[in-house]
Amino acid sequence: MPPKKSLSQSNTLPQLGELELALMEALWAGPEQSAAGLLQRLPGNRRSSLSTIQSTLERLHRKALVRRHKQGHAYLYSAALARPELLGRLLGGVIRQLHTGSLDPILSSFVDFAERIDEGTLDRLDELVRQRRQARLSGEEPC
Amino acid sequence: MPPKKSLSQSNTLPQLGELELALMEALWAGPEQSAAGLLQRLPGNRRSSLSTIQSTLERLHRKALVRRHKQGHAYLYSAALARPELLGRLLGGVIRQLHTGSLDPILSSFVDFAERIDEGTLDRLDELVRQRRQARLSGEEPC
DNA sequence: GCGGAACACCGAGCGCCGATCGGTTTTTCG
DNA sequence: CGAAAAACCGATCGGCGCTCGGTGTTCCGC
Repeated sequence: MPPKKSLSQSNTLPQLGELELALMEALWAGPEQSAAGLLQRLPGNRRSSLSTIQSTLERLHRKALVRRHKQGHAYLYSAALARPELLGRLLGGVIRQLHTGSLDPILSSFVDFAERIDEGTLDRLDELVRQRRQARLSGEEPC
Repeated sequence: MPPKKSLSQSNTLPQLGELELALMEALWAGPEQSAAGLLQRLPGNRRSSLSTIQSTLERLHRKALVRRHKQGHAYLYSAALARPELLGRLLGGVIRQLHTGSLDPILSSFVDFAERIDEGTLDRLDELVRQRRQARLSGEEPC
């Protein structure tokens, strides 16, 4: 039997690699940058060839994590997602893997997680939720 | 230059594969089970050979996600982590990759995420947080 | 005890993916 | 037009999950 294509997990974007993450980091740290510019702005332990940077950026582009447009003969790259959005997407991926229909275990797990970090974290979470709910009630969607 | 070992991301346990996840699912659904037993308890679309199950369980064991002990000539497996703990660990991994010191972006991202699922989810999250905080106040740790 | 059954264990192969880079082509600019 | 810079192409490598067959071990019934 030919081993069927694995298909991974539907729309769950796979964990980012080290270099990919470093590049996102570099992109968040500034405005549009070229591959060559990014190469130099990379932390010293992460020096690669320009080709490597380019193909990694290409991969990020296919994943829709960076935007780019040609300026002269070079691409200028910028992050397509802010850090919180990316985090939310990754979180969503992990969660979608483990949820069983009911959301409760997930929410509960996260509250657990928050609580374990620090006792104050729970309070902050509460604050954020309340804030968000308020925003929703007070004409968030007046359309 | 020999390409240095990638080492992945420190202690961040890599995404689980499909079969690994299915097995965890099966383990959570019942008490100690043998590889053969698990094979049959697997959803129909996931029928593999016994060897495959065994090596996957071995992998899970190396990752400390399952416990096992010999009963007769066969291993009996059980989940080493409950679902919420595993979720917490995966969440923690993702978060550790992206966090920048302050927790707020993370919490905020999660609230975002919850909100995007369903409008009621936010309410439920609020409920859970409040519940948890109450538990904390009313002598959760009387030691 | 002995033989078959059930299982663990080993090793091999496949596909996917991220990282890495060299060589070739394209584009730009002096 | 010619040199420089970048994109583009494709090849390799290592890691990992999945898959399985073959071989060794252990147990149990006869």
